[in-house]
Amino acid sequence: MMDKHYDPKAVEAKWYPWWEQHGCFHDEPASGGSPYSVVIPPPNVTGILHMGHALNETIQDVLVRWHRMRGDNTLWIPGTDHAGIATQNVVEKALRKEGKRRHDLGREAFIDRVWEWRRQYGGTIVRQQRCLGNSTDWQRERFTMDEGLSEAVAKVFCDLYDKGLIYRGNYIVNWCPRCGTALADDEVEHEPNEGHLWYVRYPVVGREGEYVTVATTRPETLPGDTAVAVNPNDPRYAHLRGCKVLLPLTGREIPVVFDDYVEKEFGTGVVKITPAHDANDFAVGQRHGLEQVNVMNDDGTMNALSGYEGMDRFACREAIVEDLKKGGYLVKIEPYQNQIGHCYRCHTVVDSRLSKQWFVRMKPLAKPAIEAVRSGEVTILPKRWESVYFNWMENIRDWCISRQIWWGHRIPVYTCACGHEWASPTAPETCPKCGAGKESITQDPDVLDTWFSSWLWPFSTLGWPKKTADLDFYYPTADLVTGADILFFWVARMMMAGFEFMGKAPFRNIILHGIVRDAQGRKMSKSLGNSLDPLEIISQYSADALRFSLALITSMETDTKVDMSKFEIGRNFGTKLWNAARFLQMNAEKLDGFRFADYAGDGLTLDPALLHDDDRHLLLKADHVCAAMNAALERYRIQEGALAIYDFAWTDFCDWYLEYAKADLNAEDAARRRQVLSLLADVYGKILRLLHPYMPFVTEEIWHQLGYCGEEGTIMRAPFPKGYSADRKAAWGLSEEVLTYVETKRELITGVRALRAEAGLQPALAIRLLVRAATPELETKLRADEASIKVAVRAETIEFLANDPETPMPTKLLRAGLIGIPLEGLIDTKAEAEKLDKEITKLRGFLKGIDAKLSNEAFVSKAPAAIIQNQRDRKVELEAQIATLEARKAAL
RNA sequence: GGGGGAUUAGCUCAGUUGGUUAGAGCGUCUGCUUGACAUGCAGAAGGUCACUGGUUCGAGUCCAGUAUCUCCCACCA
Repeated sequence: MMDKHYDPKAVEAKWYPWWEQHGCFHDEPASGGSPYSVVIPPPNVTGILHMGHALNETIQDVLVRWHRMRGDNTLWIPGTDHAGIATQNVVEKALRKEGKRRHDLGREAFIDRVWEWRRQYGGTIVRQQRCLGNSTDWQRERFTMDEGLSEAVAKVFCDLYDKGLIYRGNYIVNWCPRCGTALADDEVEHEPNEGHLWYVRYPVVGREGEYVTVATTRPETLPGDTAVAVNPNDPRYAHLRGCKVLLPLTGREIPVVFDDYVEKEFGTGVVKITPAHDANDFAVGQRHGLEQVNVMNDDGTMNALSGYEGMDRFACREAIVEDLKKGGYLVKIEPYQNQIGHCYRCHTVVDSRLSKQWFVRMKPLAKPAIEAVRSGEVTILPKRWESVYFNWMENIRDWCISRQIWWGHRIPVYTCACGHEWASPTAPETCPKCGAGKESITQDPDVLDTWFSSWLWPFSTLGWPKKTADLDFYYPTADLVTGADILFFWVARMMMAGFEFMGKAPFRNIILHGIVRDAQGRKMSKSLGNSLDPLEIISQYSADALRFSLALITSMETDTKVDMSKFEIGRNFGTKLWNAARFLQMNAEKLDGFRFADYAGDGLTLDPALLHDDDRHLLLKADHVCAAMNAALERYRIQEGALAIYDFAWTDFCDWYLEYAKADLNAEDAARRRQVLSLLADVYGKILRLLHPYMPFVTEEIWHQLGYCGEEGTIMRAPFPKGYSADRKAAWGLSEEVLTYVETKRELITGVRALRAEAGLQPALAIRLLVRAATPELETKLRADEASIKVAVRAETIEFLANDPETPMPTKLLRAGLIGIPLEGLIDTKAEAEKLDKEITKLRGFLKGIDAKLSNEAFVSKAPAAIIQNQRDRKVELEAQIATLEARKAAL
């Protein structure tokens, strides 16, 4: 017998290892079925599970489990990303506790240390992912620094290098002084900053008493100025052509240059030009052949050229402002809001600085990736992201891929003492040009951006550059599910890599979902302390609850706001299912030889002679929900699917049908009993299978507990329900009329219950129910259903009357007709009359609206016939209802 | 500066190609320890679908504008 209470902790701890050990997550190219493959967005190896993962992986697992149950040959590849800067930061932090820095260890020892860290702690997130229930194929788990993936990285680099798509150059890059490395443009986060504009006078050389005033937000870069610039069409400064100005504090003379880049309206119309510390200034410098003076060190302190050597850049800013003031150069200070860039890893303010780095030429790579989305070969959902994608791709800039850190794929470029430089996937023994040996060859010290390995993920994980059976069978992958926040970092680059190296798009569909926010709609972050921990939710509510609740509240179009109480939805639903299962089990035990295993597939047989309309209604709704789930998932409408099964299982199955079935399950008629139970077993089995992608644990547990499968079976590989065949639906008499009738009947039951509640009748009190059915046909049907109605509304008798009841009593007008409950003694005629008046007024309002439409010639001539007929029918119905109510009122 | 999104019940959100009386969960109120389930059951209250205009026989749904809130991109020092 099933336990009274469901214990998700024990159940989840049991099934996950069982699935893994039984190879339930594993298919082979030869396993049969058409391929359905997905790669997980690899979390950082330093990461811990957060709500973003929970949402992202729930969506994927729903899709993956659904496809697997549909018989597809399914592969979901898990793995982690070596996360260069993040991981190096973690290990450096640990080292600092020992009072050491990475340079104290040296490169090799440090890298060993990182690997050691990875062995010890790098498994955290993949262990946590298992708690979610992800059906990822752990036999194929990958890490971006694995041998195979590293080989892919080296090959890709060399190919691009040899094609001339990788180049090295001196450009302005984003420099994080804390991490000591260059960052790509999209690794910089811009945030509004309450800063200042300092207005500084630069004396014009050779014109005593004449100045130009520049406005700057970064006075500390002043020692690096090599010009001031004005707009060529600015009459205020036209006379300065050919002039020089004196750079304050330094005594250096720098030219005035004329460049369109300068906005006349901004500040004073004069800009200081610091080509080594600003991208725009760099460009201006290029155009005018200006000197580039870098005034800072790698760690954000000032260097010897600045004249403030060793001073921190922000301290230097103050010092320079102070010195400018003293020297009489400072004109004024204005508060000024601008955007300043921060390192996405450590949030340090980044410096723009001149630096020699490796870049990938992106324009040629972008072309096929743009074309594929434009042609529909690859679709992006929601569709609106397409324009964002195009916009970025069409204005793509070269990708700075070198990082001045140690943890990562070392750049495979070698230089010989002879001056020859080349790229090689393996460490060369000799120089291909002069033949010199290893001792003359040096490798580039930098490593590659982490994304330079993750952009290969969809095929490197399948074995590329080796030609493997996996690669052949599972590439291209089917769906890529990720947050829109890494559309550029990752998705767009994977598209480019897919075309460049595989000649094919890496996936057919890109599914972008929103991010998880807190109850106030704020991003979850460590600093705000508003993060919810998925593991805490799992421990409190279960993984199924986490998954189902997320699925139910997440729309693909928008971000998702969550708080702990949201997970009660999933927990309660799990409990509901559990209790329904207990009910079925209790009843099955009373029937000899009843086996749920007979209902694990689509083999239900029924004797139509024993079927009731409520049975047919349930079967119809079950059929609908099967179709709805498949349709929803085909369109990636995860939420819609969750809602459909939730509503069906709870409302149709439990609230209505189980209650209805109780009478028959306790009745004498053994054949009927058996049929009702088989129907319940069939539909409940469908519910479990439909729900399994969302709630894998509880569905598997019940599947076994009820005995839908043997000990070695699993719901994971049970067929996903498609609904009943047309033949059977016809044989069982499933029709829209049945649907309408049962709904009418239910409205009647609800109506009676409402009447009872309004009249304040004790629940235990059995009533006399009067029904004047809307049509004779309906009356016949209701008479046949009398027993079940009596139970549902606790009526002792039901009297079907041809005429309106004359006695004053609470009544209600429904689709089914007029109902009333005669009460001994008191009836508040005044309240009853008011209720009737209110109802009549409401109906007249509707009638007026319909009359207006029907007398509108435009409506009658232009609206479709069905709509018009509908309105006519409705009018007749309304008129009859109003007449009935008025008769009631008169009788009071 | 450019682009996107949101605005529907007290709260969080559904609402497919325009078509009867706009739905759900939570919360609120009322009554129920009824033989699966109080993590529950039955019932109720609660909405001028942000605003203005337009298209249409008909608009929560399509179009334009306004307001508020958001996100992304961007080199005005």
